[in-house]
Amino acid sequence: MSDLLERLRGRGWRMTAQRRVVAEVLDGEHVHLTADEVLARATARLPEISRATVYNTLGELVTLGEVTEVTTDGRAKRYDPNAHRPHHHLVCSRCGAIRDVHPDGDPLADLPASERFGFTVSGVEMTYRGLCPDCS
Amino acid sequence: MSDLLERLRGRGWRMTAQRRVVAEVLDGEHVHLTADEVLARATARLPEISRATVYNTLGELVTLGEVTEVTTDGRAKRYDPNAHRPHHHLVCSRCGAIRDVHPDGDPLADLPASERFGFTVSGVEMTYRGLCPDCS
DNA sequence: GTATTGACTTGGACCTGGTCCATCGTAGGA
DNA sequence: TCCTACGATGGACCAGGTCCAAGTCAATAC
Repeated sequence: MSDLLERLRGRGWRMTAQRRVVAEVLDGEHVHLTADEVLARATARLPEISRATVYNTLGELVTLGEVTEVTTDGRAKRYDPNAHRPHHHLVCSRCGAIRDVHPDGDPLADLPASERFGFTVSGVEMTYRGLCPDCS
Repeated sequence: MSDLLERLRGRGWRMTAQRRVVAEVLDGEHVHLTADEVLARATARLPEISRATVYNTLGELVTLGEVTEVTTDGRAKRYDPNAHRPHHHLVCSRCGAIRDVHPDGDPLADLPASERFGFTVSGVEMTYRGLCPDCS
């Protein structure tokens, strides 16, 4: 994720300890943390970081397209740093575990014009539901 | 939706004025109301109905499989009475308008075993995003 | 190296959506 | 018509998130 820090700097982002820590916490594959989890992990590294800053920073990362928001349960939003590789999600209905998945085909092409109702369709999110190995 | 009332009675549901009003408010196609909107419309017909009752009743309808919960924006859940005809949703990114849509193909079949990570996959939700005619 | 300044951070108040619970009311069976 | 268990009520409470005035500091200019 150090290339993320580079990209952000290149965009004129003012680099602060808080922002660096939030970006570092989001590093990795299959990371889908809630804002509170990000706060907890960030606090472990930088105890005086505030909740508002975590929310601000996450919001900026989303606006910049570096991170996507995922809502799988109507409760806390989750933040997915894997924004440059399009993918969908597979969620365990029991324990909430989340995996990134890459289905075959192009779901956008599967929506015929007659089902678009004049909308300009730009994207699609798919959430597969099921039971993970531990829960089934 | 009077057949809904019949089905509920058949399942031993105790019929009260409040439950009847909530069920009636959810009648129709392309209805995607938030709990607060349901409460507002129910209050118009039955002024003394309480918020807790609306939440309770919506929860029961969901449990019974008569209504599905839809979360399109991480804010308020929406309640979709069109639960017996499987479908997905098309959402305007600007104004939040929602349409039911029926894409071609079978998205479940598009998730190969190698992308299932041992999950027992049982369903999928698709949310198409775009701009509605009024907003584009 | 220092001064400057506007962007960033802070903590606490506040908001929205939702849940819980003790108490009261009533649908529907006997 | 009476009884009673199930349902309704409203107000407290909770989680997740946003807002704001005041203080802090990264980056630029010198």
